[in-house]
Amino acid sequence: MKGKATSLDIAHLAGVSQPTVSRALRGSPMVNEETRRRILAIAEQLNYKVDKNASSLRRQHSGTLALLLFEDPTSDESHINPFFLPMLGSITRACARHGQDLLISFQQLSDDWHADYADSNKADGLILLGYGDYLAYQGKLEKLVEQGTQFVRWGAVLPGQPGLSIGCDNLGGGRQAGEHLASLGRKRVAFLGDASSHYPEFHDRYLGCDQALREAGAAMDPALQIDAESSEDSGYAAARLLLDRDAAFDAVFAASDLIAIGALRALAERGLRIPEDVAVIGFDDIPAARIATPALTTVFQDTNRAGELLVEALVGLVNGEPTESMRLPTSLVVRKSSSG
Amino acid sequence: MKGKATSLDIAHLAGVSQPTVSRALRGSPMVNEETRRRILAIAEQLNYKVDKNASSLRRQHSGTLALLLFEDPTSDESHINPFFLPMLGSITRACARHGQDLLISFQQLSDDWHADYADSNKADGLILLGYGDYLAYQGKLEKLVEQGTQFVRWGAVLPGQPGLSIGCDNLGGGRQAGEHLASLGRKRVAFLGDASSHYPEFHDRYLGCDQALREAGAAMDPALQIDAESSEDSGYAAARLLLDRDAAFDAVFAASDLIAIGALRALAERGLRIPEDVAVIGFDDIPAARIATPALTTVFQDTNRAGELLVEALVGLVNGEPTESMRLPTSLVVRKSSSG
DNA sequence: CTGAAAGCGCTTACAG
DNA sequence: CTGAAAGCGCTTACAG
Repeated sequence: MKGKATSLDIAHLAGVSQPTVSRALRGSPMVNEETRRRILAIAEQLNYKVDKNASSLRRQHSGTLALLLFEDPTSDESHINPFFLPMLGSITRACARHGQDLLISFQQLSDDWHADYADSNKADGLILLGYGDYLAYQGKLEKLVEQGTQFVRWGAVLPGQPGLSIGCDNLGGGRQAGEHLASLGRKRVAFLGDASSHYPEFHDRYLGCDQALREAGAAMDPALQIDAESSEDSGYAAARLLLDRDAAFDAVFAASDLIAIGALRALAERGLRIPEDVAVIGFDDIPAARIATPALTTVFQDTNRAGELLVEALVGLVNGEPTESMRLPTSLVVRKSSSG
Repeated sequence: MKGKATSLDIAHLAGVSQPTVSRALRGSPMVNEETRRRILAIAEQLNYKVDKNASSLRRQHSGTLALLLFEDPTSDESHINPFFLPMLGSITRACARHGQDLLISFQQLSDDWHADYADSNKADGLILLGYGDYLAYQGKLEKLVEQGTQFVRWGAVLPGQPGLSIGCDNLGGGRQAGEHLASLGRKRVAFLGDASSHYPEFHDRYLGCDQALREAGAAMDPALQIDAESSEDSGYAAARLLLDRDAAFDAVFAASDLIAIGALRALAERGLRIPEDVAVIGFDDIPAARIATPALTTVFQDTNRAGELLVEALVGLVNGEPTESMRLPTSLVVRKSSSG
């Protein structure tokens, strides 16, 4: 036997036809039990594995999902947004549980990205992870829908959105942050992050916090909002801008933990005590939040559950089952940066 | 046109045979320039993409690599070893540059893991990442070689090893750690990590440190060595064991940053000042090392370069080019935990 | 430069 | 329960 064994090789050795081998291997009920055992034994002995290319070609179905991770082109090339890491892990595990293989690829946000994996029949569906300007992104989602590409994305769940989305309850998370700050008596809350409709997740977090503050007789002040993208450097820069404005504030709500960690550094450099002078709260609960000095209060998103749901939803979609967008609850994690 | 367009559809529209379409699309020089342009235009308009299953089946070559990430079954299910993350990123990017798709999968170390991806022609070769007992692992590597599976692994580069390995210069890295500690006048260096041949990377780090200390008139003391696997909890536990031994030491060399960060916590809990009472040095330079309190001195491994080399080596191997194992240099990163 | 033919290794009606 | 036949959509000798 030279090269890899094929089902035909096994058929010869077992004294049956090749289709019978195929049936036996995939557990078809219409194969004689003894014949099946014989075939399985030979297959094992030859270390035979069904050729997935042939199988996928014939079945028009690859048993593979593709994960497209969108990168902010401005961010450090070598680092993946740490928020996505546990999600990546849980997606990988969920795929294994569902018997799906997983292709992974990074996409530049600026790219004219495509659904190549789906178009070339290499994957049955796509999982889209990644921040970026939603308005620019939306057009591409519409194109995917138009082409009949199956996909789910992680992100803000909005009405009338193209395709399927799974995201956390950003509004609720923002409320939790706002309620917490209000309960500490903080009324002048700065927000670091783009709060426009280009970034609907950040936008909702801002709105939620504002709602909670209003219920406590305060409100977000636009003069205390500074744009920032989700990176430590951007958070550092935004906090410095805020400080230079010389407007009074007693709390910072950062749109993400990375922004918050950058802000922590800028605030400390100016000699501000955290949380005595300024309470700081982030969003995501990435591993670094716990290690930060002081440890960062934040709004937790269940990325493990999220990964599972993304895979389940996509598998459902591919199998033609009715599947819906979904919003996951968040929870507040109080640490020293707000209640030292 | 219903469903996805095929090369035959394009052939009809372009008024040529299907093989000509195939040739034009893959840039064969033996197609009339004008014909090619016409075909390409139609293909673009139809959003045609070559069916990878058909193509791979025919060519017996998938243009895909598979990354198998071995997990320590004892570690927290939801976290990937942070050391691997930048590597994962650079592997993904390197694959894109080489025109390779990347499949990713986690494997339990205890699994009877397999080269399914390669056996089923779904991938042309494997990249193996992951720690674990080397002696148990080696047998599986030999089996891969025997079956003719192409693979590269990240890990200790040892003589007479089955297959191709890329790893850092662990001995040299250990020496850098030892020299640094010796230059600070530290002579009683504890080592946290398994230093046996079951973990050749840790073993080499230990040996390197010992060599450097000996040149400075000291040496590692086996009484100051405690086994630990690469996790924060394990490092914490190991440091406590060490403290309970009541043996004097003025430095800790941890086999990895995670171990070091756990040790930092245990030492601080006992009221030891770092670095005044105990200098601490890790290995890897994961992102958390910079954030730790105090910031952790460590031995840097170039994971970005490593990822690239792994992909390059595997692609070379798959293409039948002569390819060799390789050892990457390390460098010392001095921070407050050794020189506050 | 182009086309007709064969074949990669499966899966799935269709007959028996 | 089993086999002969067709076909998934390509790529690649082989002829011309």
